Amino acid sequence: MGTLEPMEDEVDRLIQAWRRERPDLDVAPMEVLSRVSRLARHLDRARSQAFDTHGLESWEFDVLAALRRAGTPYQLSPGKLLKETLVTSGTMTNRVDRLAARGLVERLPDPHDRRGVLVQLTPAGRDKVDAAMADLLTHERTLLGGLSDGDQQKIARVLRELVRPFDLEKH
Amino acid sequence: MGTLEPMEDEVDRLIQAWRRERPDLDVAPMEVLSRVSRLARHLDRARSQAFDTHGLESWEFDVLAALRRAGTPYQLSPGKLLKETLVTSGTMTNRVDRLAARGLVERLPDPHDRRGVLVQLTPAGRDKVDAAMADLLTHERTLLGGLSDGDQQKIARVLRELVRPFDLEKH
DNA sequence: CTGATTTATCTTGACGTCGAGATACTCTAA
DNA sequence: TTAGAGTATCTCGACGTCAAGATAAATCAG
Repeated sequence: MGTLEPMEDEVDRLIQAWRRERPDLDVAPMEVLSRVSRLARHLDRARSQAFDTHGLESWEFDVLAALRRAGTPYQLSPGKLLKETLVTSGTMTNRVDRLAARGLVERLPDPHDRRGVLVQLTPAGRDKVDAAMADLLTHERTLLGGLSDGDQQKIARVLRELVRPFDLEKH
Repeated sequence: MGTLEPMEDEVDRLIQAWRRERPDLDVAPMEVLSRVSRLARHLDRARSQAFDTHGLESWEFDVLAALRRAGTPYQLSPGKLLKETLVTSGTMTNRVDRLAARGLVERLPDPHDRRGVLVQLTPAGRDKVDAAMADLLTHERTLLGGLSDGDQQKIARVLRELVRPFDLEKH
């Protein structure tokens, strides 16, 4: 019955250590969730590297990408932006300040609400985010290279199920 | 052939927007990797909440857990600790300072290397991390509740494959 | 032994984020 | 019309992290 055992990774080491120290605990959830956390960490680093080429920081890309996704005229309020990027309002003010200083976005007064502001992508900002996005996807395709299409779909479905409760709770 | 379509999540929205704006790009990698990143973010928040009960911050748990996993006498050098927790040396100095101030760890001189230090869990630190770990796992089991054992094993295997290249590259 | 290199830890300053609160404007309903 | 509640954005101080550099001790080559 030769089950082909996959090679060990750091999480296997981690789990082994916990089982030794706390045999009373069921550490099975770590098999999935610790790997998700660690992989996300590595992905962040990889993203940063990919963006380096374009002189972009990850946080800059996050904002520019949200504007780019919105479609012409590439405008969103700071409020919408912080919902898209999951940061607080103070953070977004700061981000927009710096992106504007770099000439990648502009702040325009909202014509319909004098409290409001619209953040708009400049042509330079659009070019940067388009180039960075293409590179990011190329790089990510490499990372997924080893996975069959079937496995990718399977894991995407499972991850969707895991994320959904969180997406729902914030209403 | 009634394929049961899973409900949409935020990443589906994201992907749809990119396909509309950039039909020239193959955004399939996001199906997996964006979900990994977002799930990890949500997991971080959930972890923080679970630790709140014990008056612990996530970063505190990370250090205490590394020491706890090491087994009696629950000692590790700052160097080993920063390899375990993936932070820089300055960060670890700061963390140990604050944990020592709270009485959860102690700094001892390394008897074999006068440059060195050993960070040791106090009994109070051990109690805290043991209680927090048990709660964390209970909570994580809930999050995974909807998944069959088979799905959990499948996804764990796939994630291990995705993480391995990163685990290897840092030698 | 001696000088050069490496290793282990700590120090410092800059940075990005958060959370609480301030300010200005809009909306609702009496 | 107006008081009060709600909303949009910005300000500010505290915090944790990082990167670069400082210090001190160990190790290695000659």
